[in-house]
Amino acid sequence: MSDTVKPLTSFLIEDILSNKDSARFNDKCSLQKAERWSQWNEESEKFSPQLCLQETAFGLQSLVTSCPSSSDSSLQSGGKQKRSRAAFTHLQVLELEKKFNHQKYLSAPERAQLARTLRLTETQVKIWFQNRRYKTKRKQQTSELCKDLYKAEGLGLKEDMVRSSLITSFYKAYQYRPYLWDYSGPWGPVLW
DNA sequence: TTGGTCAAGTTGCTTG
DNA sequence: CAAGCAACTTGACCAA
Repeated sequence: MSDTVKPLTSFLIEDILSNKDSARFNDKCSLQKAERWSQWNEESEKFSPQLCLQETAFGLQSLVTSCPSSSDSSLQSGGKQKRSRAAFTHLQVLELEKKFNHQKYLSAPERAQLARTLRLTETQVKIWFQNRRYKTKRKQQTSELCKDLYKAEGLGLKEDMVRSSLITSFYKAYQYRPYLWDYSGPWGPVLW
Protein backbone atom coordinates (compact mmCIF):
# COMPACT_ATOMS: atom_id res chain seq x y z
CA MET A 1 0.00 0.00 0.00
CA SER A 2 1.64 3.22 -1.12
CA ASP A 3 0.35 6.63 -0.17
CA THR A 4 0.75 9.65 -2.36
CA VAL A 5 1.03 13.17 -1.11
CA LYS A 6 -0.39 16.12 -3.02
CA PRO A 7 0.04 19.80 -2.34
CA LEU A 8 -3.06 21.37 -0.87
CA THR A 9 -3.39 24.99 -1.80
CA SER A 10 -6.23 27.44 -1.49
CA PHE A 11 -8.14 25.98 -4.42
CA LEU A 12 -8.06 22.56 -2.77
CA ILE A 13 -9.20 24.02 0.54
CA GLU A 14 -12.08 25.62 -1.36
CA ASP A 15 -12.75 22.26 -2.99
CA ILE A 16 -12.96 20.57 0.39
CA LEU A 17 -15.18 23.27 1.83
CA SER A 18 -17.51 23.26 -1.17
CA ASN A 19 -17.80 19.48 -1.07
CA LYS A 20 -18.06 19.17 2.67
CA ASP A 21 -21.29 17.15 2.43
CA SER A 22 -20.03 14.67 -0.11
CA ALA A 23 -18.75 11.24 0.81
CA ARG A 24 -15.37 12.23 -0.61
CA PHE A 25 -14.76 14.55 2.30
CA ASN A 26 -16.43 12.65 5.09
CA ASP A 27 -13.21 12.80 7.06
CA LYS A 28 -14.38 15.22 9.74
CA CYS A 29 -10.88 15.96 10.90
CA SER A 30 -9.77 17.04 7.41
CA LEU A 31 -12.79 19.24 7.01
CA GLN A 32 -12.23 20.93 10.35
CA LYS A 33 -8.58 21.42 9.52
CA ALA A 34 -9.43 22.89 6.10
CA GLU A 35 -11.90 25.29 7.71
CA ARG A 36 -9.30 26.33 10.27
CA TRP A 37 -6.72 26.78 7.49
CA SER A 38 -9.13 28.87 5.50
CA GLN A 39 -9.76 31.11 8.50
CA TRP A 40 -6.11 31.19 9.38
CA ASN A 41 -5.03 32.07 5.83
CA GLU A 42 -7.51 34.93 5.79
CA GLU A 43 -6.16 36.20 9.08
CA SER A 44 -2.58 35.91 7.95
CA GLU A 45 -2.18 37.17 4.39
CA LYS A 46 1.56 37.10 4.54
CA PHE A 47 2.01 33.43 5.25
CA SER A 48 0.51 30.81 3.02
CA PRO A 49 1.88 27.48 4.14
CA GLN A 50 1.41 24.44 1.99
CA LEU A 51 -0.82 21.65 3.14
CA CYS A 52 -0.85 18.14 1.80
CA LEU A 53 -3.60 15.71 1.06
CA GLN A 54 -2.79 12.10 1.67
CA GLU A 55 -4.47 9.61 -0.62
CA THR A 56 -4.59 6.14 0.85
CA ALA A 57 -5.26 2.89 -0.92
CA PHE A 58 -8.84 3.12 0.31
CA GLY A 59 -9.40 6.47 -1.36
CA LEU A 60 -9.74 8.25 1.97
CA GLN A 61 -8.01 11.58 2.23
CA SER A 62 -6.64 13.37 5.19
CA LEU A 63 -4.46 16.38 5.81
CA VAL A 64 -0.99 15.23 6.67
CA THR A 65 1.01 18.35 7.33
CA SER A 66 0.92 20.24 10.55
CA CYS A 67 -1.56 23.09 10.71
CA PRO A 68 -3.08 25.20 13.42
CA SER A 69 -5.32 22.92 15.45
CA SER A 70 -8.20 24.16 17.56
CA SER A 71 -6.00 23.78 20.61
CA ASP A 72 -3.11 25.56 18.90
CA SER A 73 -2.63 29.21 19.44
CA SER A 74 -1.27 31.10 16.47
CA LEU A 75 -0.53 33.92 18.87
CA GLN A 76 2.58 33.89 21.01
CA SER A 77 2.47 35.07 24.59
CA GLY A 78 3.32 38.62 23.56
CA GLY A 79 0.29 38.73 21.28
CA LYS A 80 2.52 38.35 18.22
CA GLN A 81 1.49 36.23 15.26
CA LYS A 82 3.35 32.92 15.37
CA ARG A 83 5.62 32.52 12.34
CA SER A 84 4.74 29.66 10.04
CA ARG A 85 7.08 27.59 7.98
CA ALA A 86 5.75 25.98 4.83
CA ALA A 87 7.07 22.53 4.04
CA PHE A 88 7.18 22.08 0.29
CA THR A 89 6.19 18.70 -1.07
CA HIS A 90 8.72 16.26 -2.55
CA LEU A 91 7.40 16.99 -6.02
CA GLN A 92 7.68 20.75 -5.56
CA VAL A 93 11.26 20.49 -4.30
CA LEU A 94 12.20 18.09 -7.09
CA GLU A 95 10.87 20.45 -9.75
CA LEU A 96 12.58 23.43 -8.10
CA GLU A 97 15.86 21.51 -7.95
CA LYS A 98 15.49 20.46 -11.58
CA LYS A 99 14.94 24.05 -12.63
CA PHE A 100 17.80 25.26 -10.43
CA ASN A 101 20.19 22.74 -11.99
CA HIS A 102 19.21 24.12 -15.37
CA GLN A 103 19.42 27.79 -14.43
CA LYS A 104 20.44 29.55 -11.22
CA TYR A 105 18.42 32.70 -11.91
CA LEU A 106 14.83 33.05 -13.11
CA SER A 107 13.27 35.89 -15.03
CA ALA A 108 9.95 37.23 -13.78
CA PRO A 109 7.87 35.38 -16.40
CA GLU A 110 9.78 32.15 -15.75
CA ARG A 111 9.25 32.55 -12.02
CA ALA A 112 5.55 33.20 -12.51
CA GLN A 113 5.23 30.16 -14.75
CA LEU A 114 7.07 27.91 -12.30
CA ALA A 115 5.01 29.24 -9.41
CA ARG A 116 1.80 28.47 -11.29
CA THR A 117 3.00 25.00 -12.22
CA LEU A 118 3.98 24.15 -8.65
CA ARG A 119 1.06 26.03 -7.08
CA LEU A 120 3.41 28.17 -5.03
CA THR A 121 3.52 31.94 -4.80
CA GLU A 122 6.07 33.85 -6.87
CA THR A 123 7.63 35.05 -3.62
CA GLN A 124 8.06 31.48 -2.42
CA VAL A 125 9.82 30.56 -5.67
CA LYS A 126 12.00 33.69 -5.49
CA ILE A 127 13.00 33.04 -1.88
CA TRP A 128 13.61 29.37 -2.61
CA PHE A 129 16.07 30.30 -5.39
CA GLN A 130 17.78 32.89 -3.18
CA ASN A 131 18.21 30.38 -0.37
CA ARG A 132 19.34 27.71 -2.83
CA ARG A 133 22.04 29.93 -4.34
CA TYR A 134 23.30 30.84 -0.88
CA LYS A 135 23.30 27.19 0.18
CA THR A 136 25.24 26.25 -2.96
CA LYS A 137 27.79 28.96 -2.31
CA ARG A 138 28.26 27.85 1.31
CA LYS A 139 28.72 24.23 0.27
CA GLN A 140 31.28 25.24 -2.36
CA GLN A 141 33.17 27.34 0.18
CA THR A 142 33.16 24.43 2.62
CA SER A 143 34.42 22.00 0.01
CA GLU A 144 37.15 24.46 -1.04
CA LEU A 145 38.19 24.69 2.59
CA CYS A 146 38.33 20.90 2.83
CA LYS A 147 40.44 20.72 -0.34
CA ASP A 148 42.81 23.35 1.04
CA LEU A 149 43.13 21.42 4.28
CA TYR A 150 43.81 18.29 2.31
CA LYS A 151 46.42 20.00 0.17
CA ALA A 152 48.06 21.62 3.16
CA GLU A 153 51.10 19.61 4.07
CA GLY A 154 52.18 19.29 7.62
CA LEU A 155 48.67 19.09 9.01
CA GLY A 156 48.82 15.32 9.02
CA LEU A 157 45.44 15.02 7.33
CA LYS A 158 44.92 11.71 5.65
CA GLU A 159 42.88 11.43 2.42
CA ASP A 160 40.42 9.01 3.97
CA MET A 161 39.87 11.40 6.89
CA VAL A 162 38.93 14.22 4.52
CA ARG A 163 36.75 11.88 2.47
CA SER A 164 35.02 10.59 5.56
CA SER A 165 34.38 14.13 6.79
CA LEU A 166 32.90 15.13 3.43
CA ILE A 167 30.68 12.05 3.32
CA THR A 168 29.46 12.76 6.85
CA SER A 169 28.62 16.38 6.07
CA PHE A 170 26.87 15.44 2.83
CA TYR A 171 24.93 12.67 4.52
CA LYS A 172 23.83 15.14 7.19
CA ALA A 173 22.76 17.66 4.56
CA TYR A 174 20.54 15.16 2.80
CA GLN A 175 19.43 12.89 5.62
CA TYR A 176 15.91 14.28 5.56
CA ARG A 177 15.65 14.64 1.80
CA PRO A 178 17.52 11.70 0.23
CA TYR A 179 15.49 12.13 -2.94
CA LEU A 180 17.55 15.27 -3.68
CA TRP A 181 20.70 13.20 -4.04
CA ASP A 182 20.39 13.02 -7.83
CA TYR A 183 19.94 16.79 -8.06
CA SER A 184 22.81 17.77 -5.83
CA GLY A 185 25.01 18.95 -8.69
CA PRO A 186 28.73 19.74 -8.50
CA TRP A 187 28.67 20.35 -4.74
CA GLY A 188 27.39 16.84 -4.16
CA PRO A 189 28.92 13.38 -4.56
CA VAL A 190 31.21 14.68 -7.29
CA LEU A 191 33.40 15.89 -4.45
CA TRP A 192 34.73 12.42 -4.07
C1' DT B 1 16.96 18.27 25.00
C1' DT B 2 19.84 19.32 21.34
C1' DG B 3 21.48 20.12 16.92
C1' DG B 4 20.51 20.25 11.87
C1' DT B 5 17.55 21.83 8.14
C1' DC B 6 15.07 25.18 5.73
C1' DA B 7 11.40 28.72 4.62
C1' DA B 8 10.99 33.20 5.76
C1' DG B 9 12.69 37.67 7.92
C1' DT B 10 16.27 41.42 7.97
C1' DT B 11 19.73 44.49 6.27
C1' DG B 12 22.28 46.80 3.01
C1' DC B 13 23.44 47.22 -1.66
C1' DT B 14 22.64 47.63 -6.88
C1' DT B 15 20.03 48.54 -10.94
C1' DG B 16 16.82 50.49 -14.17
C1' DC C 1 11.57 54.33 -5.76
C1' DA C 2 10.55 49.62 -6.36
C1' DA C 3 12.36 45.22 -7.18
C1' DG C 4 15.82 41.91 -6.75
C1' DC C 5 19.99 40.30 -4.92
C1' DA C 6 23.69 38.49 -1.33
C1' DA C 7 24.62 37.50 3.18
C1' DC C 8 23.27 36.56 7.03
C1' DT C 9 19.59 35.52 11.09
C1' DT C 10 15.36 33.71 13.05
C1' DG C 11 12.10 30.42 14.30
C1' DA C 12 9.44 26.10 13.36
C1' DC C 13 10.03 21.47 12.79
C1' DC C 14 12.14 17.01 13.11
C1' DA C 15 15.22 13.00 14.39
C1' DA C 16 18.29 11.07 17.55
